[in-house]
Amino acid sequence: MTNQGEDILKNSALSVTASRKRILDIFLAADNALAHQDIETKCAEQYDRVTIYRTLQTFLEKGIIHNIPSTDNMVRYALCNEACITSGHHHDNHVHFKCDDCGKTVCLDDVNIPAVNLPKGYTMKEINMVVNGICKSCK
Amino acid sequence: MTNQGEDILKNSALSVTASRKRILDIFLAADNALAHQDIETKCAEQYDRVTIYRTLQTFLEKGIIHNIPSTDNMVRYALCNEACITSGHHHDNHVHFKCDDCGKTVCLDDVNIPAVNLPKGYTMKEINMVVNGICKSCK
DNA sequence: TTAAGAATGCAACTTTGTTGCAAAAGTATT
DNA sequence: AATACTTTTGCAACAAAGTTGCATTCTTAA
Ligand SMILES: [Mn+2]
Ligand SMILES: [Mn+2]
Ligand SMILES: [Zn+2]
Ligand SMILES: [Zn+2]
Repeated sequence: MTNQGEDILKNSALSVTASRKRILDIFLAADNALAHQDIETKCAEQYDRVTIYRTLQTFLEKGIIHNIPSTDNMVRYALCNEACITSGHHHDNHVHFKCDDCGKTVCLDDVNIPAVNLPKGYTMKEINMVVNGICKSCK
Repeated sequence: MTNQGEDILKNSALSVTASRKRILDIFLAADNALAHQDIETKCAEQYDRVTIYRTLQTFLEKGIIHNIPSTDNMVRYALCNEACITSGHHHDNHVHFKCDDCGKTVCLDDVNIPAVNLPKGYTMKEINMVVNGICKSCK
């Protein structure tokens, strides 16, 4: 009987602590991307706000989670797939969707970001695509 | 001798005030997208922080500026083209580029966001694409 | 078991964003 | 040009978000 969160931490060469396991479990149980605030709501009585900030930062750097840009000053985070975790850097080239109705942001893992041609002189490192609209639960 | 900012305000049925003209001038003079903070730096001694927040909000609603999502909790704003201003809603379907070196975010007005197919049940309202990398000034 | 290193909690602080309200400025009308 | 009406602004007070240093606690590996 092995714990999925614990495995992820070990594979990323991170020490296994209660707060990290808890935060990973929250992500593993979530069906949508989470803002710092969401996580705080779920475990503020257990763990300090600062710890949550630092944990998210660590997870980002290790390729355990990726962040999703937004115009509402609420960066959201979602678990990466195996490829990011094992390679230690990000391969998240899928589209994200934010529902204007329920407010949830989800990874559309099967929808790849289409290629785009930049003007001469620009070099692409990362690309993000976020679509707003109505999700399938809200339509 | 007519003032460009003043024209924009009148066309948007906004009253012409000193702070609005000043903030529009800042945008008109800028070659990159601006965060609230950038604007505050340029005119905090003249105008109150709250006024800047409210002005940006008003400009957004009127289709004078559009906002650009980010993962750094610094939403940036840029002037819209004529189409948004005259129609009163947004038609900004161009790609944005944020340089990892100089930190500047720019509108790539000539680069259209490519079409993307969403899974069944999702309806698209808006779409945003932000590319990170090295800009032509920094390469 | 222990020693070294890493992570956490706490406090204090800075920055960012919001709200209500009175004063000031802008607009339309006479 | 003066007026009345409406909108915008500045200020104050506040709430929320994010950062930093440091002492304590926890993890890990020897
Ligand atoms: Mn994702
Ligand atoms: Mn733009
Ligand atoms: Zn929804
Ligand atoms: Zn650059």
